[in-house]
Amino acid sequence: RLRKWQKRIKVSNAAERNLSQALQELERMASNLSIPNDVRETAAVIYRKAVKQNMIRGRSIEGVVAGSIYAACRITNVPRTLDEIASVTRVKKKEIGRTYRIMARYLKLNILPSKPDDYVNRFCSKLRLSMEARKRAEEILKMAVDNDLTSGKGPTGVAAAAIYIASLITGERRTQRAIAEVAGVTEVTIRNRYKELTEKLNLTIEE
Amino acid sequence: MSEMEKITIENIVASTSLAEHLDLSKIALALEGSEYEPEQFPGLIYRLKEPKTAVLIFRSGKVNCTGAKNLENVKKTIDIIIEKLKKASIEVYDNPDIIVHNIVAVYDLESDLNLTDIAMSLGLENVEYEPEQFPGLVYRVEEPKVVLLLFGSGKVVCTGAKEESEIEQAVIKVKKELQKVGLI
DNA sequence: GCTTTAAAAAGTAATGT
DNA sequence: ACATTACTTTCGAAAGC
Repeated sequence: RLRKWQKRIKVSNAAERNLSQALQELERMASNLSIPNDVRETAAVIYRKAVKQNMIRGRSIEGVVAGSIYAACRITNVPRTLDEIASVTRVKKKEIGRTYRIMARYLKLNILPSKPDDYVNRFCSKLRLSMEARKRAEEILKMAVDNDLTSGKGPTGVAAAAIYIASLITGERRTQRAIAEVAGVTEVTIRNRYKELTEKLNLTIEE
Repeated sequence: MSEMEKITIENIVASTSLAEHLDLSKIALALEGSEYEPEQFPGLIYRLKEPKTAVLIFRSGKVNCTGAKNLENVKKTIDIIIEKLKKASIEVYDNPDIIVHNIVAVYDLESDLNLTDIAMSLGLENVEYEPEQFPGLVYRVEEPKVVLLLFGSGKVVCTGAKEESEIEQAVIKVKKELQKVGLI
């Protein structure tokens, strides 16, 4: 009987230790990514749900924390890329993506697929582009979605191309290299999306 | 059998048993070009050029065959392995039962798909669509129990089926579900 | 869970000329 | 700027770590 109590206390201690450790990790990663408090709280709620469902078995605390942050960013419609999340952890991007997908299903998070315009504000801020440029980029993206030009394409690549076009239109030109850097895609991808958007939407860079 | 002809089988995974025990080191010498590195993987790897398949042979006598596009080639592959082992004075069974475990096939819905709309219509609980990670939408069908990968082009990959009929059932099923919600 | 095999889909990435 | 190769996802069996 005494043994049983000791065991319960031990398990409880271990669980508490792991939880506080996880929440510290969450704060560290979130700080490095400049993630706002409400999103951190959402991530913490998701992490606790994962713990309650015994989802840490066979997975690392760090991986689940990373997945929770990725999910929280998606839920609040301000997605970070897997590369960004991976940059503040030792967990590989592939593993974070796998963990996130398992959490989304198992915890029934019902998260909608990310869209290109979810990235516009963040990318444009990093590029120090005007509100006018952001507005232009969003207009282009609406046209792209309405014309079914985004199925299967990476949202960040499509967003990057739209921002590139918008920067040309407003005369605040940013190089493909600079945009590729903040969007985490290659210049080749921006060129491919740029070609498709300008051709299929008949966009002209005058005005 | 209406959709069957439009389904292209790309790969079949099957297994059989050729003996109670096999000496893989001996077989490695008998089969030219085979790879056997027990430290890396317990099975011996052997590739055939015709039919173009790959075989994994284990010391338990179990054998896996992958890469065949039809059942005839699976049988042909196993028969070739049996003949080669016999010529090397290695005793093996004659007509072992072959079990198909997985069939991978491609089908074409011949219509562009809006994967985001499909994800919401089929239900986010039943579907996985993460364009940042993979361009295809993953749809786990429960009956028949197979997995479909839907692409924006309308091409569909089916995997997990053990019989060709399951592929046809699954394909007809998604087609009807997509027609019902007007996304095809 | 991982390791190895084969194969398709379409997008993106890394190298090479 | 192109092309080629490679990797992402799904599936299953095998024996062993």
